[in-house]
Amino acid sequence: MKNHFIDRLRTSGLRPTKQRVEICKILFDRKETFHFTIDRLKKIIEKNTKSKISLATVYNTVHAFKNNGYVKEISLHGNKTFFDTNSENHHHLYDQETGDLLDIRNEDILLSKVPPLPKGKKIKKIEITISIENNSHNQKK
Amino acid sequence: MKNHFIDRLRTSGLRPTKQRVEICKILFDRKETFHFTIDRLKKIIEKNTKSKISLATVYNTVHAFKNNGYVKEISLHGNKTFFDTNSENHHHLYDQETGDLLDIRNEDILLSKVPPLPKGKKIKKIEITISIENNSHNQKK
DNA sequence: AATTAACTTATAATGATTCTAAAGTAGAAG
DNA sequence: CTTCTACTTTAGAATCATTATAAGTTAATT
Ligand SMILES: [Mn+2]
Ligand SMILES: [Mn+2]
Ligand SMILES: [Zn+2]
Ligand SMILES: [Zn+2]
Repeated sequence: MKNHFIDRLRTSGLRPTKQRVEICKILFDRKETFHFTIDRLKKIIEKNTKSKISLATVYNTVHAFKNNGYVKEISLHGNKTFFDTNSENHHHLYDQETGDLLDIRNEDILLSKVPPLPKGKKIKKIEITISIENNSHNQKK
Repeated sequence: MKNHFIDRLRTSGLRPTKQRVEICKILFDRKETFHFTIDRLKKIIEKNTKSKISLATVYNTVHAFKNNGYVKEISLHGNKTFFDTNSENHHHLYDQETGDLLDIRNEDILLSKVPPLPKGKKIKKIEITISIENNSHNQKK
């Protein structure tokens, strides 16, 4: 239900405006993780509502959610920033050819040895990206 | 010796000009991996040679080396692109506070389980980034 | 309804990267 | 050594993502 969204907005210090609730619907009203760029999110909103939304509002809202842990930024090559509605620590399969980005389930990956850390430092976050491509690439003849 | 550079330039399809040889000296005339951004590389060259180099030349040359496998691009959050003179498949320790980026030796890390891949796909590359921070962060009271 | 801080928006500014086109140079050929 | 030409360098413009600005709009409180 919609109160769910309002909570996320309120705890992020944001008033539930029409625009923000639309953003929430796209981001959080789904079962699966959603991986997105700002500009794709903007397009989806405008298609859904048949009206314009300001780019600044999309940036501001997504950043507020990021700062409050409801979305996270993903490190990938390429010009635009990708965000992820799964803000848990998790990893990705990335297909550069198609642009597909899939969550890896925690039970499907295991990092069993980590390097020694510099004195006085501790691990903050681990990000693993497995890039994939078609079997047909660089095939032996 | 310098012939080493010339080879890398030639096999990248580039004439060994004064500017390109300078870039090579900075990138390849060292024992350790070098992690850099375009604009830091440009500054280093200009300090070393006490003369200007065009930004376009730096971009063009680094991209040529990237396309020929002599440097690779690293996926990190942040506005600028990082490159790496270690073009082998390897992983990184990253300290966002200081900007330090360290190679992880292959024997110091082990990914012992990888997820099933989509039909018809194979692994192209695996990138692991371990972000670190000071022990003092978020300490229990 | 009145008040006000928060908000949305169009637009400008910024910063990284890429493009352009004119002037300079490496290397081949004579 | 000189000429020729394709390749290269360069300054500046263009592009594109992102951030800042500031003027009008709205949510929330009284
Ligand atoms: Mn890139
Ligand atoms: Mn970022
Ligand atoms: Zn994800
Ligand atoms: Zn490295």
